[in-house]
Amino acid sequence: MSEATQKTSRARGERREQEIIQAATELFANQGFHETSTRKIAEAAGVSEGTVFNYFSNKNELLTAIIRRYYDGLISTAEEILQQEMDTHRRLQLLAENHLRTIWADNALLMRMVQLYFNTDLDIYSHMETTELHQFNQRYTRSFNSIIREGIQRGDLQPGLNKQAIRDLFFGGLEYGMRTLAIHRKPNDIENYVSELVEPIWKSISTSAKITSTPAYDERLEKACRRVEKAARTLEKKL
Amino acid sequence: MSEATQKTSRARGERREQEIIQAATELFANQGFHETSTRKIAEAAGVSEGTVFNYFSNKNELLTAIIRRYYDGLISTAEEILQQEMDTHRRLQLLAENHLRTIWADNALLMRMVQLYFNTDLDIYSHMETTELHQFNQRYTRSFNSIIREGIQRGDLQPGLNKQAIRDLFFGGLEYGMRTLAIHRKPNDIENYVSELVEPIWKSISTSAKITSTPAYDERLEKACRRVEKAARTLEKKL
DNA sequence: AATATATTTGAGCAGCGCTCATTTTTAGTG
DNA sequence: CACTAAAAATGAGCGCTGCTCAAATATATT
Repeated sequence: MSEATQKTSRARGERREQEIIQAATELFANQGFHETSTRKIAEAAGVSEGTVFNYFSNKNELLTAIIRRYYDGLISTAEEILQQEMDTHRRLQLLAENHLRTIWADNALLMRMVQLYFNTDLDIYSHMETTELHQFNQRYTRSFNSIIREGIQRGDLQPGLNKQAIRDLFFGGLEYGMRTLAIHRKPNDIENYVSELVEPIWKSISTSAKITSTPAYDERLEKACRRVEKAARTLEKKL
Repeated sequence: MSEATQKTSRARGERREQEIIQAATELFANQGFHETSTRKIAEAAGVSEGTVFNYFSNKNELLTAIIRRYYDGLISTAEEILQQEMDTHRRLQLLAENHLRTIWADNALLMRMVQLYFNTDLDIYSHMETTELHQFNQRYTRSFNSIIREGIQRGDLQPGLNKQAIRDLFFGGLEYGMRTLAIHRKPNDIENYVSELVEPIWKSISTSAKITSTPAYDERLEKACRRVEKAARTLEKKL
């Protein structure tokens, strides 16, 4: 086979692959992973069932290919945010918005991702899949870590933060938050919701946090100060 | 049938039901929901497959029964914590520990719970299941809300907190945190990990939090300190 | 046109969730 | 105890699933 024809035939194959991925993505998103049969996927992609298994060794691997795409989008946006010049608070807000919007668009996928992420099968193939996903996840969270690290360097964030805990709160809160959002059905005000979630986190990690100055606390500090000042005054007089 | 015999026969039936639930719980936990066939469940429970469907109209309902148990445990512990006399910080810590320990023990279940929680099928039965789960979830989160509300009343927490956001961070962080814990494999120091997670939340919601910032406050505190220290020094010399 | 290679196909397999006619067990009665 | 009616348990069988593989078809090379 010549180089040119090899190229065209490989291109043809890749097109087929993409068609199958596309069909599967839509079906998984609309009907869920387990509710979508490989026969339906084949039909939607306009090929026979055997062809699907010709391109993907099993249904799980097909899903993994979809998740790869999914992570690619998440990661590239995250890295864009990191490259742009903006303050740490805005970076976190944008990252959170992107994350929530992506997992919102396809929660069936997220769910399955979580399952794969957990999978501790002895099966070598699924093991490969999961470690690949771990790598994706690591690359993604590395973006988050970079934002935090830079934030500390800039003096926006407190030094000595427990990065893992903050990360768990950030992504976990978003994921859980999506579920409550999904139930109360208001998909439009994602932006508002995200800032409601980011706000408490920001409050606990930023140096500049405008402390909403709870009256009770203000009063207490005020009292304590006055008392010390008064004591100092009397002491100074005595001496 | 007399009342007595009815009672014994019903007791017998309930025992069978519990045996099936027990077998299914173990299998789901060890092999996952989709990887466990109803035939295997029947075999493990020592009955025929038909009997399983005699007690539970389908595999999903069997799972729902298991989740019901699971939530029962979570809720009763949460309500115990609420009844005991202790400060808000400790309450949150205990609630978080209980939550993490429970979902740790059976993450396959948690995963499926999430899926059911999402389910928006038109099927009336699954609809019943999901609304029942929503009710359980609401009862559980009500305990969390009570802790927050009481905390505000006591003056431990800032008034005007966004309860939903805090709740999402709390439970979402725990769930996500469990996954990272599961991967890094250190199931013993749950307690430590929980406090690492609770700490940032506490920092952002409590009134007593040592606020590390606000120049105005810092300056004033600094001045007061210096003044007291100076006074102390002179005092020490005089004596 | 002939041949070699790559791709596609769908009948078939074992296993799935679930049903239901049939059998077995249990409880109540004279 | 035998007899009966109701309750519980059974497993063959149905339509479906994910997946395989020998055969058929399409493509590239000579």
